[in-house]
Amino acid sequence: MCSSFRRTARALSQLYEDGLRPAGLRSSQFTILQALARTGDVTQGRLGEILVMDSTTLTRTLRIMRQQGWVAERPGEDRRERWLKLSRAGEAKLKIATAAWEKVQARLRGKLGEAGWKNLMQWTNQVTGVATDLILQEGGAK
Amino acid sequence: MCSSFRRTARALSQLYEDGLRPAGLRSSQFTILQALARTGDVTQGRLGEILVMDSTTLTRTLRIMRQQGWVAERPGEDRRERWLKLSRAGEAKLKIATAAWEKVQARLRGKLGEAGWKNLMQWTNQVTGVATDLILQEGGAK
DNA sequence: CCCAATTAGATGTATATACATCTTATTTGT
DNA sequence: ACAAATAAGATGTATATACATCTAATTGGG
Repeated sequence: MCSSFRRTARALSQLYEDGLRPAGLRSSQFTILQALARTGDVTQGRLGEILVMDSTTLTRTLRIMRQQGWVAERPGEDRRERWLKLSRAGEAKLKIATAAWEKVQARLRGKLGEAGWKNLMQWTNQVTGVATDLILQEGGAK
Repeated sequence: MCSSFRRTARALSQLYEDGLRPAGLRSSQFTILQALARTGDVTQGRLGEILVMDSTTLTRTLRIMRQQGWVAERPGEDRRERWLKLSRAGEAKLKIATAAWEKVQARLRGKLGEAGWKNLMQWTNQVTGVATDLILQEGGAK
């Protein structure tokens, strides 16, 4: 299952990144912009939870995105935390990239069908949930 | 869809790699060993196609695996090609790793149910197929 | 037969990704 | 209030991953 998902993720990443390349960002960067647009202000750690991504992985990607000016950071009241949000430039970038992204997505969606699409979204979310539960069980047991 | 699959792939990778860690290999390395066991002799390029992975990505991973002694390489009659197969040590490693891998997999499978499992395998394969088709269309159009 | 086009991988480079470890800040038990 | 435990990120390091470009080998046209 792990291999299958990784393989599919590689295939999809190549497909979507082809569409995103003219916009000048990577799929994970797009995903982060999108997540920030949905959540508004979040801490780095919380964003990592949402994306099921190690928070220290975000350190590197966010550095790039901050340099590009797409993300604004500020320290929290708890001064260990970093609070993140989209900048104006980030919103603009997201808008442009979304157009390209949706174009790819429409083609894929057409081939998979509406029913399949919904089904897949549900399943992937469920697998993510189940997997994270199992990871927590292990970590908690230690 | 791309983000969903990538997120799920991250979750599953963490879960499976937890199980694989004592065996001393990574999930992608396991996947390669498994693929080699199924295919027998293959060229690097063909293996890349099977895994939907750029053949030059395999250059690096295979170098590590060759150093570990898990994979044997030989040049092909066409001297540009590299032919790959499992070494004895690779087979042994695969056997050990498979035990750990299956243990994780059984837990996951239990949570997803047999029907869900089969469904998922089918869907991921279909998405991979559709995505690669779309990628080829683009590449061919250029 | 020879040259142009193509193909298989290797290499350079950039990003993605996680874990171990470290630092700093907060929380908790007494 | 204070020391110990915990938590949030930063940093070091290793692997994964793709693309552009390069080299060497093969193939196809004439």
